Amino acid sequence: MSGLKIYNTLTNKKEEFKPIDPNHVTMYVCGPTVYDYAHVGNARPVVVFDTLARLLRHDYGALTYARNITDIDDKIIEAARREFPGKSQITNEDIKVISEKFAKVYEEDMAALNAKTPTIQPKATKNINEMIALISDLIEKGHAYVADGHVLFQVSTMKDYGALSGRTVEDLLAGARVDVADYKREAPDFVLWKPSSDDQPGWPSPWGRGRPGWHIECSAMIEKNFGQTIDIHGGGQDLIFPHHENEIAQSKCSHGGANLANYWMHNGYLTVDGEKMSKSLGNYVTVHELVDEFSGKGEAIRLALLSAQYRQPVDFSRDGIKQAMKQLDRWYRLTDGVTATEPSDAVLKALRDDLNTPKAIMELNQLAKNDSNKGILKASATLLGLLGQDNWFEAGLSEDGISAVQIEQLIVERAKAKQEKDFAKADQIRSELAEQGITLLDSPNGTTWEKK
RNA sequence: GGUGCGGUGGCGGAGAGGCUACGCAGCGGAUUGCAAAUCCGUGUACACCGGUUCAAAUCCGGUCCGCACCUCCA
Repeated sequence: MSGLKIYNTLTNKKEEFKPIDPNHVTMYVCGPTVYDYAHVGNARPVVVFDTLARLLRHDYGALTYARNITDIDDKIIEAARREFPGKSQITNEDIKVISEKFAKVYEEDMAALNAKTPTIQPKATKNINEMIALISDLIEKGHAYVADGHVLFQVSTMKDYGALSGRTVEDLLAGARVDVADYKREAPDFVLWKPSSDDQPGWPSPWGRGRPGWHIECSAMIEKNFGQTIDIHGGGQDLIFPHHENEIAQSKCSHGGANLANYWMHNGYLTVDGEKMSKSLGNYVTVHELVDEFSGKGEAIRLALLSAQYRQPVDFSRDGIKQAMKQLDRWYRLTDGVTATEPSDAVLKALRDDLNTPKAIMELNQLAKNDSNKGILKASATLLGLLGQDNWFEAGLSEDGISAVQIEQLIVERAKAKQEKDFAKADQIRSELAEQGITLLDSPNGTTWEKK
């Protein structure tokens, strides 16, 4: 019994978390469509749910955390067309080249943010049969129909469709404003399976060669890995409708009304000047370039993302990352060589209150005020995925820049100059190092250095 | 139009009826050959207008502003 409270999108309320199995929590978070580099906005759910995963493991012991990889999607097909401009047909193998490349980049970038690899990372193309089985079941149960090579889910067959996003079937039927594809019976119907032309990748199915719709993979993979109901389902707020709504429709209608997830959690957006960071707006920065820009210190990006509570928007700024960096510098200086003990109750309490990371950070600062709390500070920070790097101040040294040995030599030289009261030379060495981002710290016990 | 989320000190950001977090920056001081780091001190802010209350940034009503989603768009 940990007292964890979670804001549930399903009820729009903060609720006490009660796992189905108190000794083993299940969580599924929507992962990337692997067709390009992930931007910082895409990284927010990763960091948020990684933090939640750390808390759940601490509080409940066992956690199975799944994050899917969407490796079949029209965007991937487009990317493959750009990759192979001469090819008239894009095959299943071609899109694999794209998806495997970006799945690998994604994993590396998220690791740079100190996000642990989820327990399982199911791929859509490895679960085609499961999806076909689920679609067939929905057709049998009268919730889906075949039309013009497509299989569509008929939204009006589900009475409580729209419960997650606060919509009603009536409103959706009435509010149709976009051109409705002529193979649809009703405007809100969505695709479960769509036909592939000869130049598109595809898989055989009872409805002809085709590929899955966007939402079906999550339903199928949750069923396969967890059964009918999981504890927590997470993702960005932009997934509430239609993606998660449709996942619920598919799974509930196939499972006789059983909940797909008992708790739905959605993180707010990363914004740039108040607007959502997105590919289409072009106002994005990739994690890849940002990690590079901040000398591999991804933890600073992570802390910047955790500086606001996860449901609030976070405005992206390099200044925010720099602030986070300073914060980490201070904590790292304090906990150098310290062994983590047990996390503090205050930090745990903050995190258990719907993952109140800003409050948790405040509590970390309180711990930092007292030397006797160093071990607790380190253990508590680990819950947030912070203070995990061994040589924080040396991490920024690049291979083509100055080496640690060279720095040490210059420090010795400067110590000699200082002894001889040649302060001009001493200062010159210090400013030369400063130009390379090396800050020297003199103390009674000698001089140490930090790479910024 | 519908639905949802917001507007807090120079900045970031919690809190949610009285005890006015925390961080960054700034300012003053200690320390230092000079710095850095560290330590001490220093800031009564909660969009606007009404109302309730002994007491409101927190509750109620209204207004203004911003953002997001509304079916293939992570």
